[in-house]
Amino acid sequence: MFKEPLQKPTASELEILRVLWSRGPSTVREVHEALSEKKDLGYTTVLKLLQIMTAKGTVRRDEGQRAHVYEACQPATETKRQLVGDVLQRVFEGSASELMIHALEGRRTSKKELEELRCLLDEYERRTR
Amino acid sequence: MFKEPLQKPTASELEILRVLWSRGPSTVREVHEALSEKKDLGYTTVLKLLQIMTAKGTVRRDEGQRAHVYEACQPATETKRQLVGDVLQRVFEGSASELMIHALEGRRTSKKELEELRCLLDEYERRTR
DNA sequence: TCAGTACTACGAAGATTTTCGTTGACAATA
DNA sequence: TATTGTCAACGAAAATCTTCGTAGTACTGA
Repeated sequence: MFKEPLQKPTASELEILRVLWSRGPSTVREVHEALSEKKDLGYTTVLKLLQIMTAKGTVRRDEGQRAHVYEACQPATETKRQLVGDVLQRVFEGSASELMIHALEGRRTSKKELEELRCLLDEYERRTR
Repeated sequence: MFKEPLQKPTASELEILRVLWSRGPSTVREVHEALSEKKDLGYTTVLKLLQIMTAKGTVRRDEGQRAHVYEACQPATETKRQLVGDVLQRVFEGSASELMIHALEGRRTSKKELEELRCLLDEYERRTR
């Protein structure tokens, strides 16, 4: 019997994960400070969230120091894949093209980004041939 | 003062919207039957959801007949754009390429779909030049 | 040693979402 | 007309998610 890490993070959990992804292993204080830049959250709110995420197996923590150090269990890529996969299914019935259309429509996309997207396709095609 | 239609649908609301998008204007019974194929939901659950969505302005209804007929207020495209835009921001900091990478990674993408994606980019580029 | 500070643990209130049961209106029909 | 079936309205339980207050513990410097 083992914990499945297959549930998608909630909105707040994702915000925390993003901090952990960019900062690497961090204490509650550090996460709280990072989040404070954007929104106004209490310290214990962040702490509680991290405790919940620990229970869920979303993050693990090192209790070696007094201030525990938290770290995401899954690599960012894995979780992002899961999140986009979820939308892909729930909204676009699995069609990547449909997803792309709506992603592009909603915004102005730079020449550079289009370039990048083309490269991606080439890359992907090369890799899976 | 007016109702903003700018809040994103919840998971269940989306399921209902999908039915309305594919069937067009429908009664509660029809929506319920469509959803029953996939999951087991009570009739009144669907009714309640539709009532809530009416209150939110997500759907409107024609009360002309005894069985009210519901219809999405926003075109599917608009809502999908909004949903993907949300993920784009919350998960990928607005980078369409990042989104694409993870969308492709999570699955096997057919030759045909890659083709389609390329067309999309051409299309988009042509249109915004 | 004592006061102050930095932390964790716990519980719980609030908000939001999801799901139904019940009731009463209305209609079709036996 | 009495019975049965269809439907909307309403309220409310249950499940999640979000947010914090309070309490207690450990460390730190005067």
